[in-house]
Amino acid sequence: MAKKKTTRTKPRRLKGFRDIEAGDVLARDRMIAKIRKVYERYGYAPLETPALEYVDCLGKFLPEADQPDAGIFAFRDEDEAWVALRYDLTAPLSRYVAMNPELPRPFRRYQVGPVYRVEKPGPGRFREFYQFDFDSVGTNAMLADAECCMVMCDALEALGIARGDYAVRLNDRKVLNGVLETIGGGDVLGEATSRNVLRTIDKLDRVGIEGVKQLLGDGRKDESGDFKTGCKLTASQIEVVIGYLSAEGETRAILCDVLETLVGESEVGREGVDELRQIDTALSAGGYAEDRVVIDPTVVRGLAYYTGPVYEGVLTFPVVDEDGVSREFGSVFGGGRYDDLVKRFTGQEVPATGASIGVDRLLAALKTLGKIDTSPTTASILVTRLDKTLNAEYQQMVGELRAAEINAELYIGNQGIAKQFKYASDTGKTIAIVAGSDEMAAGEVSIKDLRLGVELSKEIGADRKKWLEQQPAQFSIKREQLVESVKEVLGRYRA
RNA sequence: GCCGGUGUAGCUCAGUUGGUUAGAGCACCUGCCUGUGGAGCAGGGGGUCGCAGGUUCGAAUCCUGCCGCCGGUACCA
Repeated sequence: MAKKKTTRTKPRRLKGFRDIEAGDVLARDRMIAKIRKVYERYGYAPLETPALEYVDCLGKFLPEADQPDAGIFAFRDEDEAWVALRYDLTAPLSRYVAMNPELPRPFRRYQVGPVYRVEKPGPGRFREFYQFDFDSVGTNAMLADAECCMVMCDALEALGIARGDYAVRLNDRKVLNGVLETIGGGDVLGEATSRNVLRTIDKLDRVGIEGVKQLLGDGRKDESGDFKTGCKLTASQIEVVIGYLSAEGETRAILCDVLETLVGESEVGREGVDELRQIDTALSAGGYAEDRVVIDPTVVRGLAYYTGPVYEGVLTFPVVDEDGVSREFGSVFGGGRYDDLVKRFTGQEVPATGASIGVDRLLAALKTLGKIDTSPTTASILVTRLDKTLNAEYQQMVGELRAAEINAELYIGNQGIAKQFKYASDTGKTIAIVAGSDEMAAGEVSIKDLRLGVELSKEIGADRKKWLEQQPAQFSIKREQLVESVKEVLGRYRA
C-alpha cells in the first residue's frame, strides 16, 4: 500500500464571524419579535432590501483610489462592477427611497437583518451582526425626532429593561457645530480640526475629562506609552469646549437655556437649541420625562451623516460578565437625523430621521444580566422508545401531544433507554415519557419529571439502588390522561 | 493598521537549567447496571506541543518569520 497523503480540509471560520447556536438564535428571535411589536405600534411597516448593493450606492466608493472604502466587504461582479455587503440599513433605505419617488411621505419603515463591517473584532463586536432599524423619511418636523426617542424607550422597556436602568441621551449636531463656530473666533475652524474636535469629544467616556483636555490641546500619552497628537486648540478654546461638555441643567428646558448662552451668536447653534426645545416639548407632552430622555451635550454619534438631533440608548447599570469583570455596555441603540442622504441620488432635499438597535450587543447584555432565557430547547417532551415493537404507540403519543400544541420529540435514535434519558436531559427536555410492556398491560404510561429528578438526585447521594428503586421523579398515569398530565407537569415550570 | 502579551487534549492549565514513550483536572465514551438521566467505582479514546524554517547529538523548551487569540490604541457608517 502506498502511503496515502490525504489532504483533509481544515474546518475554519472567518475572523469576526460566528456560528450562533440554538439558544441564542431563539433568544434573538424573541427579542426581535418584541421590538417589532413596538415599532408596529407606532405604524412602521417592514421593508427588506438585498444584502448586496453596488458600492457607489452605499456611498463607499473612493473615486480617487478607484476602489471601495476599506472597512466594507467588496468584490467585483462578473461585469467588473464593484459590489459590497451592506454595512448598515440606512444607506440601502436611502437608495430605495430614491428609486421610489411616488412613495407616500413620510415613509416609515422598519428593517432587521445582518450587516457587515471589516473592523477589528472584540468582545461583543463582530464583522457580521444584526441591526434593527426604524426610520421616517420625508419630514423635517422635530415631532419625528421626538418620536424616535419615545420608540427607543418603549422598545427597551418591552425587552424587560426597567425604567431607570436605561437612558436615552439626546443632543443636536447643530449645537456642537455652534460651539465650534464660537471658538473659531469669527472664522470657522478648519474642516479637519472640527472633525478632530468632535472625534475627541466622542472619546470622553473612554479617556475622561482630563484626557479630552489633553487631546484638545497638545496631545496625550496613553497607558501603552503611545503619544497621540492633539487638536492644538488654545487654552481659552479648550475652556469653552470643556465648559460646554460640563453643561448641566435640572430639566431639559433649563439645560437648553444654558446651551443657548454657550452657542452665543452662532446661528446654527441657536437653531440646534431650538430643535432641542421642540423635541423637549413633544416628549413632555407625551409623558417622556427626564427619567427616560435626557439632553446630554457629550453625545456626538460618530461623524458621518447626521445633520441635526442625535440620540443614543444606553444601559445605565453595570454588567458583570462571565469572567467577573464589570463591563459598561454603553450604547445599544443609536440614531439621529440625516437630511442629506437621499440628496446624493436625486439632488432633492429629503429630510429623514431614525434609529438602529444593536441586537447582538443588547442580547449579550441581557444574557449576562440573566434577564433572558437562552435555553436551546424547542420541545420540552421526549417520548422514549423502550420497546421498539411499540413504535406505533409512541407515534400515537407524540401525535396527541402535538395536536394539543405541545412540542414533543420522538426519540429516533438507536440507543437503549439509559442513553435516551441522558439524551433527554442533555437536550434540555423537561419531561420524558416511558411506556413499555408493563405500562401497556396496565393501560398506563410513566411520566418522568427530569428537572425534579435533578433536584432529588442531590439529596439521595451515592445510593444508586435506592435511586433506581424509588424513581422519585417518576409516576404513572392512565394512558388517556397523557396530554392532561403533561400539561400539569409543564405548568410547574412555567416562567 | 500600530504597541504589548499569549498559543501544549473539546475546556482550564502543568511541563524543572534543552534529555528518551508529553501530563493533570474537567468533559467525552464503555462497563458495573441489556426498563431508567444524577453520584460512585473500573477502564478507554483523544495532542504532527499554532505553522514554517533554523541552532543542536537531541527542541514543547533556544532563535527567526508567519498565523491565530487576548488586551490597549487608531478607525467605527
